[in-house]
Amino acid sequence: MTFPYNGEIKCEYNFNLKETIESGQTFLWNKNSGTLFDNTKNNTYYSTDFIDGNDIVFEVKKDENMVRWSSNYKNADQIIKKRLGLNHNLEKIEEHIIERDTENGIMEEVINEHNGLRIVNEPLFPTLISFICSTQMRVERIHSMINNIRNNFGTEINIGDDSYYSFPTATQLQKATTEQLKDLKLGYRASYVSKTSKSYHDQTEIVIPDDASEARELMKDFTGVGTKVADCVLLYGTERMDIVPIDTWMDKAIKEHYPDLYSDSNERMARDFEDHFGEYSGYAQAYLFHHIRTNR
DNA sequence: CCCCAGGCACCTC
DNA sequence: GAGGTGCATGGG
Repeated sequence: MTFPYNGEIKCEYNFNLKETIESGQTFLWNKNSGTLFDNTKNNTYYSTDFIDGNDIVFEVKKDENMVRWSSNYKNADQIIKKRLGLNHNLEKIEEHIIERDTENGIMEEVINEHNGLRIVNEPLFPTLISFICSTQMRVERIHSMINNIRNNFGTEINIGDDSYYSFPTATQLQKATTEQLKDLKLGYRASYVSKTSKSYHDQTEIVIPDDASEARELMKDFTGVGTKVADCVLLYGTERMDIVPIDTWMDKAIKEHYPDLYSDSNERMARDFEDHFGEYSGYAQAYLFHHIRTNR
């Protein structure tokens, strides 16, 4: 325990830390596996954030119905609660989704199957860059691209003998050249990340409109952001729960389980799914996505 | 060798 | 606005 601050967060309802972090919603956490001689870090996850001009780092572990945390930031519990969806009233959300399910729908089944999976609320810029990198790429590999960016352009944070790297701010990342980013195995996404970092840095303040379609248009102004990436950034990076990103997995899932909502147009399918499940449709998407991705 | 991965930019029409 | 292509990289 080399972190100066520790604490615990009581989970008011179901919470599955592993599925929340590892289900492809976020690529901003890393897992500690522990060693034969030091098992204290086994199954802990850590991430970083940029709060009031400071780089902070925190480590979390699930223990019974508690989340235990350690950090170099005193009020890390508030950040962790927000980022892992622990502020959400999941019981109410589940009821809401099941009530609205179709006759042959599988919402109750997939909610039970992935009990405690929550929608994350990650910081905007890292989420934007993560999902620009996510196109035509397997979930597992997106993680390594993000860690490459972190380790090469982030700030080193030293806690005792351990060192962590923060995800770079737009100001830090806009200094990276396309060639440098290509060396991090970003492929054709390197130029998108470069352009978006520069334009994000150039904006003094980013205000996300409440209206979903206006918010989408704002996100799509960034290079490398189309319909699907915009929807992911809004759902996982702006504290919304009413957005439904459609990718190849969701396409498959809706075709199979919600044929009445199916369309050849992803744009139309997303809006129809959102209209059907309402204000928590992003959650309906999360359970369905995870179900179809893990059952193959 | 081929195909595909949480798609997008760019180009035609 | 609908419909095609090229795109980096690694794994099956």
